[in-house]
Amino acid sequence: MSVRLTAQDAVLARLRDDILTGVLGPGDQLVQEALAERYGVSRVPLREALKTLESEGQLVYYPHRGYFVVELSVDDLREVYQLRALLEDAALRAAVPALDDQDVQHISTLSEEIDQAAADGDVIAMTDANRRFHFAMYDAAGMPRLSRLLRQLWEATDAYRAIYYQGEANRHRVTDEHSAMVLALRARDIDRLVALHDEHRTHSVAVVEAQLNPRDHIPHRTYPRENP
Amino acid sequence: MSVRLTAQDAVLARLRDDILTGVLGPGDQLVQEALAERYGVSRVPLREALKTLESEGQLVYYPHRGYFVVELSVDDLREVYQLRALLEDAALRAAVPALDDQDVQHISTLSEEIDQAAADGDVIAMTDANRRFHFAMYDAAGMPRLSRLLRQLWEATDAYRAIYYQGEANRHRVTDEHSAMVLALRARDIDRLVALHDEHRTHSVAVVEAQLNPRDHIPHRTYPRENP
DNA sequence: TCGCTCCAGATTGGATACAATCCGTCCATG
DNA sequence: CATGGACGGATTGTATCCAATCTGGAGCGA
Repeated sequence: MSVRLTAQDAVLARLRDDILTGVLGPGDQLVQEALAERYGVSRVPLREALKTLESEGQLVYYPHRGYFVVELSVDDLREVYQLRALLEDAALRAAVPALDDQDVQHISTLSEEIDQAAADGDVIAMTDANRRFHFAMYDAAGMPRLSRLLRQLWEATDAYRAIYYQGEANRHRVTDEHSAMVLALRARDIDRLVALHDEHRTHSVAVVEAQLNPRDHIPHRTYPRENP
Repeated sequence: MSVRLTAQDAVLARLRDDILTGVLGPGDQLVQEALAERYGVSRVPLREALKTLESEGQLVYYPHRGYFVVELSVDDLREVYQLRALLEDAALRAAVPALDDQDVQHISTLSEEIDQAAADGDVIAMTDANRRFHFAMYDAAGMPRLSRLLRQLWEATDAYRAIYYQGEANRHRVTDEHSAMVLALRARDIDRLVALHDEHRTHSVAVVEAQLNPRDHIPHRTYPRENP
């Protein structure tokens, strides 16, 4: 019975958290020896976790120089959200007809979980609940590959999402927008749901974009050069 | 100057070839010791390459049991092509206005490369040229994330594409369809290009789908069980 | 025959050790 | 003062070794 996680999976989870919370910020080099010690493992499983994050697009890798947390340009960010719009719309339109009342109820419960985490001020829990809320809808489309692509796109901006839930105003708007979406779901109003969802996404990209420019982040070691 | 490839990159390339050519077929377990010896490296860089292929969706991984070449169901295959349709249409529509005459000429040249490889009967070269032809168009959209997602979707079915180019009839149709697409490109007729491209994709999925069912493949060791 | 437990071999997971490469610095040279 | 080249520490890349886990079959009993 494999209740015991492998070291690489444990490390992967911790890396995701550290990127999400900003412990590892955009541009930072991930020095393997230091990280391995920090997580209490050797470099071998760490490197496999890094490789996973690289192919998800959260890290960039330069042979013989190492892994760095990606630095998104404004263009990158807009592209990610443009692709999300395309794919999330498709997912929702496929999902809604497949949802029964119990599914909708479950999604509603997840929405309340977010509010609870928000009240507790637990940013990690909130991000996590938020993701479960949205993916409960996307996954209902019954298209696992689509869900997978959407997870990647979401994770690609994790490094910049940390600050989003700090603001009180943002948290309230999120709550309201989610409630409206649940109502549209109950009514099985696909067009309205998609419209609300698009608006919701647009709000969040605006906030993240504002965070993007005025950064004077000091990298851990060196900025990666262009491909030599 | 890093002309020298790292072992993991070399192994990754060889793994892709072996999957593409069917040396490693759907359902096969990738026994690390054997593969490492085959490629002349140790298991460490091999495992990193395997991890990359796993997160691209070409392999599945069960902790303590190993990596297996994915076995696509008909539903999986249809989903991949449905997603490709969505994303490729978007890519083409963004790309065409950005193409100048020189770009179109380049794409036309790539089309001839495919024909040349087909004449030589070199399946690997043909697949490679075909991919460069299509991605010359997709990449022109100037959306690197989109290109990346499309690469993943293409690679996801590599294990089943090997047989496609064996048939003489398929090869001729591919040539004709590509020529028609180049003509539409020269005329900057976006709608026509997208339509031709959709048709082209539909043909190929039909052929692959036919390959999918009547399989009596003998796996290398054991079929992976469902998630325990 | 069927189902169960336990053991041995096979295979994967991870730690350590060492080799290859990179990068900043110092110094010589023009 | 600028430039280039060589050295050394830091970091990454890979091989080897051992531990942990799984698989399949032998043996046994119902």
